Amino acid sequence: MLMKMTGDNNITEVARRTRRRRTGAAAKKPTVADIARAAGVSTATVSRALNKPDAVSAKLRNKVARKVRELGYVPSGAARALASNRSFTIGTVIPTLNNAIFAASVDAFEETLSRHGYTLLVTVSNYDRPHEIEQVRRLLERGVDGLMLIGLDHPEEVWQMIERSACPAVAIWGHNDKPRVPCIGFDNAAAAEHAVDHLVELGHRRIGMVAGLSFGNDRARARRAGVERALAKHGLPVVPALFTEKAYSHDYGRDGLTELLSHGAPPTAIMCGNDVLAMGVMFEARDRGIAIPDDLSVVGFDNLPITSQLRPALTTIEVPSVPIGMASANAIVAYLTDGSPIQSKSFPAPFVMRATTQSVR
Amino acid sequence: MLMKMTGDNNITEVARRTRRRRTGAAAKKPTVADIARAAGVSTATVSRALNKPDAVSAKLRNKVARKVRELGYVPSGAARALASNRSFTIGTVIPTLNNAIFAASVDAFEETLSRHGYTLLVTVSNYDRPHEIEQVRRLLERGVDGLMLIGLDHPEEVWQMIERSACPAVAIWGHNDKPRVPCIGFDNAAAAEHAVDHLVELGHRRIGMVAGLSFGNDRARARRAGVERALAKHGLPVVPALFTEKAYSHDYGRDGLTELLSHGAPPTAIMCGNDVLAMGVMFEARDRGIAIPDDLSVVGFDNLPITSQLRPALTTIEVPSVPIGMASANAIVAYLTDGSPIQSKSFPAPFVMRATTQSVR
DNA sequence: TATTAGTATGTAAGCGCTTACATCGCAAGG
DNA sequence: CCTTGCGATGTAAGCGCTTACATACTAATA
Repeated sequence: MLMKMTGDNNITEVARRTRRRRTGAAAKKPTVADIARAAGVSTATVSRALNKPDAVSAKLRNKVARKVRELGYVPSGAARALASNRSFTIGTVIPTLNNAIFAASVDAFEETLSRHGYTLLVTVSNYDRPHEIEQVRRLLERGVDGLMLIGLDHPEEVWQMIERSACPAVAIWGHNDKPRVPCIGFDNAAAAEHAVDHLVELGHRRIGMVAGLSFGNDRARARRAGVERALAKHGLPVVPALFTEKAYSHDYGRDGLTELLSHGAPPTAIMCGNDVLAMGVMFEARDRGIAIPDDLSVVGFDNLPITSQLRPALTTIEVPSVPIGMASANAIVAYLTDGSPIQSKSFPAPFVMRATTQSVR
Repeated sequence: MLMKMTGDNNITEVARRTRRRRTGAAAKKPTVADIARAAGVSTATVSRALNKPDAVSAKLRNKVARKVRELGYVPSGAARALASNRSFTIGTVIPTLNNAIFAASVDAFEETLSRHGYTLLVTVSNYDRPHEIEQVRRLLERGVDGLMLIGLDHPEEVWQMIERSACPAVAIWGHNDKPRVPCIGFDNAAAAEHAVDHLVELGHRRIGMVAGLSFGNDRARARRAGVERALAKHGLPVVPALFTEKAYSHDYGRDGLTELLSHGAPPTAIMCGNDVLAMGVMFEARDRGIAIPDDLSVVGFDNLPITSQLRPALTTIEVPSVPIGMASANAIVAYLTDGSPIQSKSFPAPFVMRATTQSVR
């Protein structure tokens, strides 16, 4: 028996050494086994001392803690994830980081997650659907404990992968009665509708829109739909030539204004799909000598910090990006912690009246 | 022998079932073993078919691929990482996502990484040093294959952890002769110095600065140092009252101008630590009726997209954020792929002359 | 004092992969 | 026809953890 053990140990040792050479690591990093040996306890005790301290006597707990420090032990996340089936990692795929509003949400999301010991895995889709599918697949492969998606508009494959993997997910930013996953956001359409109500109240009758690109973007679509709904509600015509969709940049906003202006009966007010487009409209108007709000009323969407500094200050809609980010993180953590189901939730998106809107002359 | 095997199998089966109940998974997800069984090959062949396709005959490769599809097999990243000691994951800790310039770099970094099959793990430090240490520790625990840090100013613990873990790292954004890790960025000081040269050429003698917060921020410090160096070079005094440091917001920029203006001999030109502060200065000047550039010249730093749309358009310094992001990603991937060492690199940061600077009256 | 609960440890079986090494064929060379 | 060699597969040993279960104690109860 003793001999057998010795033999086994030798074999093990040889294997270890081989492995070591293979991976090329010079000084092997310590493992639970090393800590256990050094502290004179079992690996189970080490694991418990680290993960559920009160299941271990104070004496051993301290001894383990000391050895951990002495040897500079760093647990292996991969091994832990494999053994426990939990990675303490949440994944997200966003269209781009390069957008202040998403960034604010993701920032808040990450911070909340981090406070609960989770790490955020960020991937970017660049508004490319196949790429998005790929990114979700990778996140799932990586064994994320949860997933956060922006908006409700995602390829069917994405939903299927999420369902098959039984990975808790939350979609932010949107608002929908029957989302494929719980949805924490706000009612884009209602917010846009409300802004148009305001314009109509001011006497505007020819209202145009420079919307964001709606393909694969339910927020942009909802905002546009809200505008059209409001117009219909007030018995105003939806003139196709007064609606245009543009990508996200000041210059495209400028183009948008140029386009609407080319119509025989140009609008007296323009609702924009986001603040960047709205600013573009303002810049173009300024360069053309069109006075805002005297000649043209403009409303943005997002309430970027800079909009309050412009002159005239932009009337816009506040997007609750930080609350959304925090709420989503909390919802996922709660689900992971005690199984409380993730509830859809809608935050208010207040209308921020400033100086770019005025009664029609 | 046969009986023994049967016995073993039973034990295994019982264990499996127990485990299954423990993890609570309803329908077990398929593993390599399932694919191997279904395809009538060994697990090794499955692994090879998936990871190094040309080591396997076309026939088996296809059979495996088919079964993978049929069973909806998704490899486990954790198991793969544990067994291969590679996670195909790169970590980064940035001060905040909520900053267009970082976002642009991270975006480019992620995209490049993704193209090479790596996933980006983003964490945020919120400019908090202990928190940064914690985040680096977590990334290392997660077994990232590489690390990207912003700037050169990091707690000693961070450097030590990186060194101990032997994890390849790159610091971006800065520029230094003897960095602790390779550094891909640009020379902030030289860029700022160059801008001041320009101001001096225009005849400015009283030049102030609204700098970014320099604590724990080598970029802000370098920019300030560059300004002071330029002043000294031209034999101009560095008047402490004409230098102020402010956090990152338009309002702080406004405060900065207010502060410099309260000096008996206010500056005729102000160099700003970044564009947001510069815009704040411009907004405050506008509200005070100070004409830019007639009464005051202003220079920003970063070249945010909006700066070209302002009137007057902001003179600023272009930061090569996208090249930096791409180069860092490529450097790390190259190191991981064929061991080519990561080289420090400095990109040019061109001076963008626009309309906020003018000869002193 | 014998018995019963706990409570604190230890033992060892996996988690799902990768990969060193052993085998097995088969084609080419002697 | 028998080696030799090499590419294609299989075998099985880990990777570093977690955790169900067994065991050893201790203290309280009968």
